[in-house]
Amino acid sequence: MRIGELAERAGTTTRTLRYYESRGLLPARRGSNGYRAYDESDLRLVEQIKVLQDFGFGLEETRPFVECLRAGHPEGDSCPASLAVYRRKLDELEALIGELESVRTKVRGQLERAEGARARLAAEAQTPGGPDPLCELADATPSARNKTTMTGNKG
Amino acid sequence: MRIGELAERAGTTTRTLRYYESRGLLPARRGSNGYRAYDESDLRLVEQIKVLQDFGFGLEETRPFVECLRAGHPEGDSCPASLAVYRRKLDELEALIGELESVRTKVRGQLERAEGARARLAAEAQTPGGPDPLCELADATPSARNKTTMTGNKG
DNA sequence: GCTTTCCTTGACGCCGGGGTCAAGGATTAC
DNA sequence: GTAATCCTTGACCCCGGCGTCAAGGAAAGC
Repeated sequence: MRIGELAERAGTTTRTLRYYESRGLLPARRGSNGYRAYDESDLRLVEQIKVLQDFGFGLEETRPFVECLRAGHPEGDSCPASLAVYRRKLDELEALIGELESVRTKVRGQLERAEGARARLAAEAQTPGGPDPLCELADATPSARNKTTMTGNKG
Repeated sequence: MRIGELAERAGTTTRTLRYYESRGLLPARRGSNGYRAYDESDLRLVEQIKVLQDFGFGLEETRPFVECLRAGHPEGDSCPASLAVYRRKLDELEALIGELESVRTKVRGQLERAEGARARLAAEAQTPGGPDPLCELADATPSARNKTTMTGNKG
C-alpha cells in the first residue's frame, strides 16, 4: 500500500504520515520507484498513534507504544514502558484537573463578587440622593467573539 | 516611572511590557527623550493582566478588563464586557475539565486492562506447559524523562 | 501520447507569549 | 570624562503538529 491509501484508511493525511516518519515513528520501506510502501501492521501503528493523540498524548509519548507494536507485541501497551507512560499521564491529568478546578473556583468567586458590586451600584442609582459612579450598565458588546483554547484535547 | 521600574514592580520583564504595548494593551506616554513613561495606574493594569494570565486567560481576553480600568472604573471587572469574559471562561473550564475527566477515565481503563493482561501472561509463564509470548517483563527504562504539557496554566 | 493523479523532497507559515541578541542613543554614578 | 546602566527599535528563535505551496518524477486511465 502506498502513502495515500494508508492516509485514507487511517483517516489522516500524507503530510502527517511523512511527519511521523521524520520523527522516527513510522519508518517506511521503499519501492523501486522510491515510493513508500506500507502494510497492515503500519496501519495498526498509525491507529495506535491516533488513539493516543486523541487522549492528548504528545507524539513523543506515543513512541513506546509504537515500538512495542513494532517489536511484535499484540498491543501497543503490552510493554512496561507504555504502562509507565499511562501512569505518568494519569498523574499529569490529576494535577491539571486539580488546577483547573481551582481556577474555576476562583473565577466563579470573582464573577459573583463583581456581579454583586454592580447590583449594589444599580440599587444606589435607584435610591434618592445617589449619584452614579456607574459604568455602562447596559450589557453591551455582544460582538466580541473569541476562540476557545482547548489545550491539547480534540473534539 | 520608566519601563524598567514598572517591570520590576510588576514582577515581569521589559520585553513583556513592550509586547503588551504592541498588542495595544498598555499604551505609554513618551518623555522628551523618547523613553516610555508610566504611572501607578499603569502598574494596576499590568497587575490585572497578570492575575488573569495566571488564571489561564489569553492576552486578548484581558483586554476588556484593561479597557475597563483605563475607562476609570475602580476594578477591571466593573464592566459588563469583563463579566462576559468571566462567564465564557467558566463555560470553557467546565467543558475542558469534563473532557479531561473523560480522558482520565479512559486512560485508567486502558492501564488496568493492560496490567491485567500482563499479569495473566506472567501467571501462565509460571504454569507448567506454558510458553512465553511475554515481552520484557522487567520494568525497564526508568531513563525516559518527559516534559509536562500544562496547557496554559502556570505553576 | 496525453492528461490527471499520485508520488518525491524541501521549505515556509501558524499560534501565544514572550526570550534573546544586536546596534546604537540617553542617563547616571563616580 | 567616562564607564556602567538604562533606554530605543528590529529581528530572529522557541514549541507541536502539522497545513500549504512549489518544482519535478512516476504511474494510471483512455
